[in-house]
Amino acid sequence: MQKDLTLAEQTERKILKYIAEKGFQTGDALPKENELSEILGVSRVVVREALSRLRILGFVETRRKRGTVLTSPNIFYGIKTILTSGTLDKDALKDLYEVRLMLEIGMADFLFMHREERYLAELQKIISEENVTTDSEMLTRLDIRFHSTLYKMSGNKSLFAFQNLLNTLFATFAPRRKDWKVKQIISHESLLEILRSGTPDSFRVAMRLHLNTRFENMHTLFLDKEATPANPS
Amino acid sequence: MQKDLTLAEQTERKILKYIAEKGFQTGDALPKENELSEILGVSRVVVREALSRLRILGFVETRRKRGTVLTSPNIFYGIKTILTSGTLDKDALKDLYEVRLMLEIGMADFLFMHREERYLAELQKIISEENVTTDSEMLTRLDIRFHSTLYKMSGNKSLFAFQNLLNTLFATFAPRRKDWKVKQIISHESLLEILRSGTPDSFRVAMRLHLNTRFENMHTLFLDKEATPANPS
DNA sequence: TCATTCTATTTGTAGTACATAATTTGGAAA
DNA sequence: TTTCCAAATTATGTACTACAAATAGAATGA
Repeated sequence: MQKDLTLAEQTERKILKYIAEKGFQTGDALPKENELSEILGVSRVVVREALSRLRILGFVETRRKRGTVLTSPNIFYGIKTILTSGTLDKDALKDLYEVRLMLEIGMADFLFMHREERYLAELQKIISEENVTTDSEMLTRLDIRFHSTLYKMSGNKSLFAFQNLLNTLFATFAPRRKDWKVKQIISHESLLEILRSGTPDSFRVAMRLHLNTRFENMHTLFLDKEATPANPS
Repeated sequence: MQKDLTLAEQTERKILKYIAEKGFQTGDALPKENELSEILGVSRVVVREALSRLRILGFVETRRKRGTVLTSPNIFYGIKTILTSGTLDKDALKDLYEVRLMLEIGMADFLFMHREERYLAELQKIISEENVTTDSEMLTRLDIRFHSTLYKMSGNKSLFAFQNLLNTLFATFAPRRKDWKVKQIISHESLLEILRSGTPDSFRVAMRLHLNTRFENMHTLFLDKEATPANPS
C-alpha cells in the first residue's frame, strides 16, 4: 500500500470500497457525514474532503438535509473543469485536437453499425440548410452540427459527451480559416452518400480527405513552437 | 452566475482565475493556504477543499512545507480514479472499449508523421520475441506492448496516458479468448511492413482487419444485456 | 567543506460551534 | 377531514482554533 497518500485520499478510497461492499446502487443515499466519520474513524473534515473529491468525479451528489446520494460517475465530469479552466497548455490542446481527428476517422465502423434512417435524415437536413446558406458563421455552426450528429450516430454516449466538451473548447480556441469551406475536398454530401451505400473503409478514406483542412490547420495552430500564435488576427 | 455552487466550488474557480490572471506557469508555487484564505476572503477549510479538488484534477500538487505548486493538468488523472474504482457500469465499459478501437484505427496518420526508426526497431523486436514464444500469457503481454508502442509512436502524450489506463482496466475486465492469436487475419508483422512502406490509408485497412477479433469479442462481452457475464471463467 | 542537528514554516488532522437550507411535523383555519 | 402555513428538526456548509507532522533551510559542529 502507498502510505504517502493523504488521509483524505485514503478515506476517498475507503468510501468507494464501502460503497462497493455494501452494494449501493445509483440513487442510494450514503450515510451522513457524521456517521461516515465514525464508521471510518476520521474527522468530519476529512470525510468532507473525500466526499468533495468524489463529487468532482461525479460519483456522488450532495444536497442539504437530503444527504449524499450516489450518481453514476461520468468520466468527463472532471475533464470539463480542466478544459474550461483555460490553463491547458498548447501541447495538451494539440493532443486533444489530434484525438478528435483520430476519433472521427476511426468511428466509421460504429457509424455503419448504427446506420438508422433518423440519423441519415438529420444529416440530410443539415446539408440542405448548408446549400441555401452563405453566412460564414452559420456554415460553421452547421458544420459542427453535422459532425456532432455523427458522434451521436456512433451510439457511444461517453464519446458524444466528450465531443460536446471539445466543441466548446475549440470554438473559442481554434478559430477557422476563412476559406475552410471552399478548400474542402470531400463534401458533407459525399460523406452522407458513402454512409448510405459505402463501406466503413471507403468512409474512412473519405473522412480523412474531408478533414484534410483540419490536418493542415493543425500545423499552423500548434507546430510553431517559437512563434506566439496566441491571438491570430 | 450560478449561485447554487458551494463556496468551495466557487473558490476552486477563483483560484483557477487567479492562476490565469497572475500568469502562473507550471512549476510555480501558489500562495500558501493561509494567504489564499485571506486573498479570497474565505476560511482555510474552504481553500483546502478547493485545492483538494484541483489536486484530484491534477492541477496542483501539494507537499508539506513546500506549499502548493502548479502541475500541468493531466486530463486522465481524474479518470483513473473512476476506472479503478470498479463502479463503472457495462455501458461505460463498452464505450471505452469502442473508443480504443476507434483510436487505434484512427491514429494511422499520426503514426506515419512520427515514423522514427527507434519505434520501428522496437516493434520489430517485439515481433521477434513473439516468434520464439509459445506461452499464451507471454504472447498477450507482447501484444499489449506492440499496441502500446504504437500509442507512444503517435506522439500524443495524453493519448499514451489514456491507453495505459485502459490496459489496466481491460486486463482485469475483458479476458481474451484462448484462440485470439490464431484467428488474427493480419499479423503484427504485416502491420510493421505497412508502417515501413505503406500509407495511412492502407494501414487503417490493415489495422481494422487486425482488430477484427476485438470487434467480434466486443459483441460477446457487452451485447448480452440479459446475461450476467461479470465473472466469466 | 561537509555532515548533522535545530528551527521555523507550511500543510495535514481534529474538534467545536454556528449558519443555512430543506424536510417534516404540527397546529390552526376552512 | 383536508389544506395550508409556520415552526422544529436535521444534515450539510462555513468558520475558527489548536495541534501534529513533515521538511526546507539555517545554524552548528567536526
